[in-house]
Amino acid sequence: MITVTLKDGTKKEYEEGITIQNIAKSISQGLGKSAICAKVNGEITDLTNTVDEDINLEILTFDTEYNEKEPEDAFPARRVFWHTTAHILAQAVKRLYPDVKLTIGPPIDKGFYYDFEFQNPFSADDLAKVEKEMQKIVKENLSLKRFVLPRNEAIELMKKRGESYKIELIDSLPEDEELSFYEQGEFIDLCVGKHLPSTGMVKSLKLLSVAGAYWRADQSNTMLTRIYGISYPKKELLDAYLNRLEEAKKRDHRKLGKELELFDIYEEGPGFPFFLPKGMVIRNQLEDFWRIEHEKAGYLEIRTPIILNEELWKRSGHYDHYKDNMYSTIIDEEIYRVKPMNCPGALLVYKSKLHSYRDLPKRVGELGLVHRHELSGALHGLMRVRCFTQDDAHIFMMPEHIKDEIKGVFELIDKFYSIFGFTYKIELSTRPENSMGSDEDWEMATNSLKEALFDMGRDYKINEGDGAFYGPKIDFHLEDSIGRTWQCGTIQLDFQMPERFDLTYIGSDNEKHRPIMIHRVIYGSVERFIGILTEHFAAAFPLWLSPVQIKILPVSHSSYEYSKKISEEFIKSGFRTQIDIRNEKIGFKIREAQLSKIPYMLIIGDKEVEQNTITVRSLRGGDLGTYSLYDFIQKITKENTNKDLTN
RNA sequence: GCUUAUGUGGCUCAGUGGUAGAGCACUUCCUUGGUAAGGAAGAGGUCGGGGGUUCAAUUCCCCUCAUAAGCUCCA
Repeated sequence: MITVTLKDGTKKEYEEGITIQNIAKSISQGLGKSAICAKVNGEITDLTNTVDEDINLEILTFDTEYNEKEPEDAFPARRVFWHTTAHILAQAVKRLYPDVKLTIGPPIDKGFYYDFEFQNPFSADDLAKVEKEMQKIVKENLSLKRFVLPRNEAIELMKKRGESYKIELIDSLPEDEELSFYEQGEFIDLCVGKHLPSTGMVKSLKLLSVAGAYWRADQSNTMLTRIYGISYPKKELLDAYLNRLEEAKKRDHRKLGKELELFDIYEEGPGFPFFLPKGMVIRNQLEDFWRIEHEKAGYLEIRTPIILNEELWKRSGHYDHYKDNMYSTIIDEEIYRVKPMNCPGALLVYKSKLHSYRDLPKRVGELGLVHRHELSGALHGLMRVRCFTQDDAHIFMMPEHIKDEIKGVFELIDKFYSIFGFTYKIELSTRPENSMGSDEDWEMATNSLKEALFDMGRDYKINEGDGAFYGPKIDFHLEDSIGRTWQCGTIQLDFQMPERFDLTYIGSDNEKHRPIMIHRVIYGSVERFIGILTEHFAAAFPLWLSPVQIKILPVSHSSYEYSKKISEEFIKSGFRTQIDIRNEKIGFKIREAQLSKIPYMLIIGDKEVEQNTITVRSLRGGDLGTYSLYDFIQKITKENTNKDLTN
């Protein structure tokens, strides 16, 4: 007999050799039925595994949640569920197109994909056919069996099946790695697992899209066909998911930006957004706020030119490392480059005079317009454009300033992001392949960032090889409406540029020393930040950002005069106010104001004229009742200046 | 840039090998109406661009541009 200790501490005895599935069934009918996999002594395990010794056991269902650091481990059972669905997908594809080659098919954050090499093009219309075949496989309720082969037999098996990519995978695995396979019906796949005991558990599935993906994520390799899908143990869950996806799409900043006339991108300028009057209000508010907060934090502001001589870009290293992304022009027969970054300009400013150690750290900000030639396929609304404004700043300092300055930037980031209720993820990006400087410099810089993160007790993920060419960086990532993350803020530590530009300061020893530099942005790109904001608020911006804050809606002709008077009062008090004197019914005017996401509507009819009051309707709260003009101005002035989001 | 889609009046979309339709928006008129669409009439498009097939192309084919999802790359 063996003893099984459950998560709640209870112990049970079983015969040796019992499967975990059977244990699950014996524990509770309901739990046993929805069991997907298990944690045996903390390790994810297939339910088909047998138990021969005493264990700690936790049965995992689709909804078992872990709050682990890596989001991909939050729902371990889902990943097992989706992984098996990926195998079902591969099996269906193999049945319909036998000469297709398998590559890899993992679960992802939401669902799964499988990459295939098709001999003939696979079109989106074929998805329905594959989906049908998958449903057949589910109905067949094939059981999944795991088996292990020695290396030579594994290669032999894959050779026989013509799976050349799998052989490549086996070859790349370390010698001592166990080669496990999962088998369901006629389908066999090289796979570490884990998997469901049978295909019948995948009650409801949907293939979502077809896309290309490079083999091993390398642009020089074959482009494979990637099929994305999602699956659930219940149809209602799938429907709910698809519903949520639809809802999220309604918050797409590209759609809202156009509908609400905030910004637009035309065919004549791919990646070059136009800001419309209402979008400009938001921009200006963000920039005003930025200036006020940065002045408080001891920053100076400069503005440097957009076009500068190519010689400068050669000196900074941008020419060598970033040439393909830079636009250029010719002035008086010399090549000039459009700036992709603001730092060289800031360096020239620093160099224009001598600096004493007493003046450091020196924080110099710039709302700098940069242009970068991004690949056409990478463009994405305001999130990824070819011309954008970075809320940049460069901090020139001595080594002993590093920690405090990083901390200071963190404080600013926290202040800015918390106002909008953003939660962010931190990544530390390390040295990329194509970079400049010595290993020692990079190590020192990377360690400084790590230490700062450690001191502040921040969790972060390491993003290998994703740093800037001149230094490592801490990135702050924000989510869009459908959960894609975009890098916004960043803090980069740079030992290279000061060297390249021979920056100096005079130390207390009266000698010249080399300063260290931080490049940092808070919004990241004002454009991208507005994109994120738009999706976050579904364009119902907080009062201080709203393009139109108050819309006055006269009920009829008889209240026009009074409405105009009220309107002037609000404008005088500094509120962005509009009046709707169209010959329309009040219901219609309310509907339009509501759809334009205007925070406050003032309904003005005979009653208000008579009593010298206003009736207020808020976007979210509906009818707020009657106010005196004075009281209401007091109320919203407070809301406006506190940047209060609670309303 | 690559893979797969898409591209019809300002917007959202229908449609067809014989030179186009709806709703909203727009203009004019009627309606003066109290918390999410009052009514009527009218104007507006050489169907992304170029080429080809055809007696005839918005519809079929090729090229190109833009957009979307994903890959690669990045703020």
